[in-house]
Amino acid sequence: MRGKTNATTGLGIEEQMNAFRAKCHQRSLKVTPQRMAVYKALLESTEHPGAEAVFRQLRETFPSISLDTVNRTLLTLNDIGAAFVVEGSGDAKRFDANLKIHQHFKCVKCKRIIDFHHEAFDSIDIPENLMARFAVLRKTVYLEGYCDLCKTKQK
Amino acid sequence: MRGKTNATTGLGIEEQMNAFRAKCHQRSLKVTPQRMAVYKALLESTEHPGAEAVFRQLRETFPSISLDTVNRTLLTLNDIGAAFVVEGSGDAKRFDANLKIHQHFKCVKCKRIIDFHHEAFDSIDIPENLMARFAVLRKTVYLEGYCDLCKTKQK
DNA sequence: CTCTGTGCAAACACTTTGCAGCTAA
DNA sequence: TTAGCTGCAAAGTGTTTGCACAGAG
Repeated sequence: MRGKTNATTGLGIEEQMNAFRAKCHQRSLKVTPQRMAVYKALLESTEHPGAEAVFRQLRETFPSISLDTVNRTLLTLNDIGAAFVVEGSGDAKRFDANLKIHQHFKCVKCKRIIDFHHEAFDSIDIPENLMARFAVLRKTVYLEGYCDLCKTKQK
Repeated sequence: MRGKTNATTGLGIEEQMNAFRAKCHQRSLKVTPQRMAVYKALLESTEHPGAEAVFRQLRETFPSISLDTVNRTLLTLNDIGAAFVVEGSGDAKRFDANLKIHQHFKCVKCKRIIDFHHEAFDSIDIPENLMARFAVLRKTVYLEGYCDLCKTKQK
């Protein structure tokens, strides 16, 4: 357990920052103080923060940063695969009156949500330590990708 | 296969409407034409529509209905358990820089998202017919409920 | 008759876009 | 030097709230 080790990857923050720097160079994205600060803040957080939260936190040590930059940077991180948008968050509310157990596949391109049903997914077991800790109301298997209509012409 | 049978429940639309009417009475919610129309529209849709979409569709046969009513009604449906908000959608975008495989539990009350990791969930198999039809980029098990802090004082 | 539900308008929260000046490479 | 980045301001999208009237019970 040498230095600051991140439970999520086993890598220290420094190593992750370096990897990120490399990734930026690769894609010819500039290594700006703002970009580094946003990434670092996200790495250090375990709360799955939104733009606003990252902004507020960052502002303390980097008063000149703007919310727009944070927003844009987070989207960039998502684009290059250095982070991702937590499933389902972000778009408008959508509703479902189908109360039977089923699962959802969401197309990242056209945003369609397609129901499917796979018996094996109905019966997945929630581990005991979670059952003890939380009151679980719903469990779903959630898939994302390109749907049949979008997958040919991807991106 | 008598009459209009809904693939999701095996019940006809009429029966579901009746069940809904009963549920309204139970909770002393008024059975208004708008409320019935919204519920029916949602029942008949397989697209997991948002408020806007339900509104547009409804407007054709019910020109005086307002978007606010649709919005409020959909939330009511969610409250009484006649429908639900598709997982996670609706709030602001949230980000995660943890690239290791893991799963999320979201507290419906305080909105915290808590990472957990359960080996069995990493290896769930996507059925072949889905693999053939879609290009799956991400698969997750997503849990919702009350977290340890909220579950005591629920509601 | 009463009290909830509806429609309208305004307020909000979050995100996106256009642009001029700044800065990493 | 120059392409990409940042900060600001404005516009856009989706949701929520307050209020007066209408209509279900």
